[in-house]
Amino acid sequence: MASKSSRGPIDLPGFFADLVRCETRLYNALNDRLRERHGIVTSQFEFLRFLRDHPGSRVADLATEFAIGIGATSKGIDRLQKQAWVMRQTNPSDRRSSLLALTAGGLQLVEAAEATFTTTLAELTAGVLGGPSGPAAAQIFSELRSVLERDQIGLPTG
Amino acid sequence: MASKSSRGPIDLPGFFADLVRCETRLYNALNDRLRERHGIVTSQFEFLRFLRDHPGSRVADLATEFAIGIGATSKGIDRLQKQAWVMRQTNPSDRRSSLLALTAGGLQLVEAAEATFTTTLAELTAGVLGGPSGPAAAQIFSELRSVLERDQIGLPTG
DNA sequence: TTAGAATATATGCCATGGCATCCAAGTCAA
DNA sequence: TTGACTTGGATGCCATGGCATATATTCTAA
Repeated sequence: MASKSSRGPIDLPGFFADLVRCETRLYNALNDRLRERHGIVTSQFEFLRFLRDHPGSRVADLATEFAIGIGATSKGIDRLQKQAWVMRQTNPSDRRSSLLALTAGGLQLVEAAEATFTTTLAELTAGVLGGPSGPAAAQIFSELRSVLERDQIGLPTG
Repeated sequence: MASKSSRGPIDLPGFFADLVRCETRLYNALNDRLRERHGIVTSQFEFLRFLRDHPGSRVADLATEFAIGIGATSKGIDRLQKQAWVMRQTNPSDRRSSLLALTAGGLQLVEAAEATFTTTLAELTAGVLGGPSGPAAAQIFSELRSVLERDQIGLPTG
């Protein structure tokens, strides 16, 4: 479990293992709740939330945000569109791409799902992340994310 | 990017987003390196490392450790066995299960891959995680992992 | 203007994981 | 012992993502 309250440099592989294990379990648990209550999974909630907060985004913008492939993003939007939660509108200034936006139903869904998401996450983590070191950890991941995005680390090909 | 150096309670959804984005990009980047240098991906490295450190584990033990399904684990072991990196030995005390262990080739591979893994991770994160808040973050995820495992949060069905 | 390069994304094939199901083996009562 | 139940894991079907490719636009330079 890579605990050891060491001084000195971090055990990076151990930290990474803990991180991935936490992320996997939280993601699974959030999937269960969101599926049960709203019929979507976490990745779909994240797409919908991003489109709510960035209307008019293109497929490539989502792909960059989530560090997944363009093809996968296109297919993900297909599925949301099939449920009438998202609309593709031809981009008037570049007809190769579409501008994406939520429908009224999509907006309603994301608002409801966000409540579930936030509540569930708080239930699962508040005991630990609510502690005194929480803000430091949040700050670290915010910085790490900025660095990884700046250097374009870990972007898939397609 | 959910930065905001706030006092007060954490913005949990923002923190979670940063976390997942970091994990995705690090995992992708590690995949690239490990594939290029050793012909495996990160999930396979993690299987091999776990078996090196826990020889005699069963399929179910791996599934629990990684919070993935039994079926997926079984198939993952199939693939490693096909490459002659892992052996299944019938469990003498319960013939429904097998005891898993690395072959000599598997051990050699995991040692080499571990060097790549550790180095790459350090390259990608040391600037941020090497800072003063690094140990606090490591401690938090170690604790969170313990809690999630204790409460069996986010274990898939199969 | 127009041929060639570049760009945005849609689509097809393959690999992998979840979940349901199946089978072998172990456990427990009666 | 034996029949019901449980457990470990292998397998099949489906959904999703990566990567390669195809197609439609747009851009660029002669």
